[in-house]
Amino acid sequence: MPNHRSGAGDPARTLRLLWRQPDETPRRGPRQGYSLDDIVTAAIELADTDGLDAVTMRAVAQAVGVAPMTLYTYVPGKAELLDLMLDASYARMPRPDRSGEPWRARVAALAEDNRKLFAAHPWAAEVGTGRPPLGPGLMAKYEYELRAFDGTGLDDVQRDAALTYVLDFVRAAARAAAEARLARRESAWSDEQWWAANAPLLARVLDAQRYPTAVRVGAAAGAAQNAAYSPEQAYEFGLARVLDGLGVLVDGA
Amino acid sequence: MPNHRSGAGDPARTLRLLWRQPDETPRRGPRQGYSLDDIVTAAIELADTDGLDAVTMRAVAQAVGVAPMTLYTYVPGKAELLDLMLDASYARMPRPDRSGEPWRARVAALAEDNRKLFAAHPWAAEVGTGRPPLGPGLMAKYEYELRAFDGTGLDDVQRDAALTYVLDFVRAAARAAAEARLARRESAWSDEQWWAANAPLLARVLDAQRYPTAVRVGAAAGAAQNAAYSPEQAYEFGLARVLDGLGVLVDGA
DNA sequence: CAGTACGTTGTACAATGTACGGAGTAATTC
DNA sequence: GAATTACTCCGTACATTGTACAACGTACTG
Repeated sequence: MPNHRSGAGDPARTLRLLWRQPDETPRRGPRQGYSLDDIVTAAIELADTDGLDAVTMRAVAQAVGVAPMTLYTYVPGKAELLDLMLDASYARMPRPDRSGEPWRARVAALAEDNRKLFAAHPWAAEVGTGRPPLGPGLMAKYEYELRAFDGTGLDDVQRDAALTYVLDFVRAAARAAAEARLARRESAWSDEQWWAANAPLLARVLDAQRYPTAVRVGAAAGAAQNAAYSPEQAYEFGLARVLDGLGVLVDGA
Repeated sequence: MPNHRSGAGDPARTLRLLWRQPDETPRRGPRQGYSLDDIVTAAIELADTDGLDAVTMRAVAQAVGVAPMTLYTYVPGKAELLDLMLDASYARMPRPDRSGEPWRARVAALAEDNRKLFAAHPWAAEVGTGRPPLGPGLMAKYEYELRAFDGTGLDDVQRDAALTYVLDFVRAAARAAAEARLARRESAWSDEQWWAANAPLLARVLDAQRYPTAVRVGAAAGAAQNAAYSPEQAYEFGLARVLDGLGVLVDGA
């Protein structure tokens, strides 16, 4: 399991699972003791509480209450399970009617909805979606989010590109936040310990002659963020820029 | 090795390695047969040609010509090796003088430089940098790239945020491109096969009554990109938006 | 009742990072 | 010079992962 990706395996089988289309041939043998949703729900709970790395086939199986290999009668493999987890999370997102608001507010809300998704399910930002799971959750999400650009005058191609742009931004911000969190948790060195251990060498090596701008700006940014990097502030700054950039496209330069 | 991250281990030791500061106590025993740069270079070559997943300690050791465990006398662990690879790649980036050009051209060039970095070293976009490798390469890069915002009137905090914004965008685009490439390579299903296998079910399930906008926009976008997703076009669209968004900040609304 | 396809599971394997300890070597110390 | 020490190099071993395979039991079909 080199990386966490999605969309391997027989695509038709995956699609049938996503849309919960059972095989039409009558099933012989014993009934399955659990449902696909049981598996997916257990996996999502595991990922929410302990992170994506905790989602091993053995752990999911134990959470459900079956032997590891039993999972393979519900799901072709781990990649498909990730697809199903992602699509289920998409399906559960709230989709209030915002047709009365101006487009800028709608797009900001779109970003916020996705930020909340990644806040509730940090693992969702990590799953690579080279080929996204074309399930009912993603379709409902796509349909809903495209509407945020109603009334902007963008054509269909621009509309898709604009949505992709916003979503990619939020996802990148969520990834950065997750990485920062992970670094803190896993390293066994707190930020203070880290700086205390590094300060002597850094002081010797980062002379302001050689890196004048970097030292000055880095100090100012570090002071403003109370850390070397603040995911929240990066998100806020970035979102304002994203909206401004789309504004130029929409309102004309 | 759950994920590819960087910055674990004793930070002071890592920093000494990054800046090539040898232990000051005189070394006893046999001299090392290779240099740290030999290890790092071999690892980078491996990653460039076969991807980050091919960078196993065993494979790097074989490329260098030593036993796997020998690497641990050069490097504390794999995480530190990734840090060193990343910093070395940063150090090798070109940094031409662009002080004569307007800021927009300089920022566009900055993005392009990073796009080329990720084109040459796709693995660099995958390495998580929760705590970035504070080595000479990153410092030189940071110093140089901050200069792209000279003359914009941004204060130091804004300048750092703007640079982070641009770099995160390029990195996200590179990741998306890498994911798309990986999906194609690993899945053993070509895009045509994938669509052929999925088309029947998709046609049944994606009715235009339920997903009117999605079906229409998806079709238009797919036709315009000759695929469900085009990393290049997403990059071009996004970069224009990034520059416009920064333009609003710089020139005032 | 016989046959067949399916659910469940124990065992097993390959790949990974790296801990551990042994063997050899060179600098330091007596 | 001899003993000690610290270091390089490396063979072995272990835990963890996804999942292939085959055995065994079960419920539906004929």
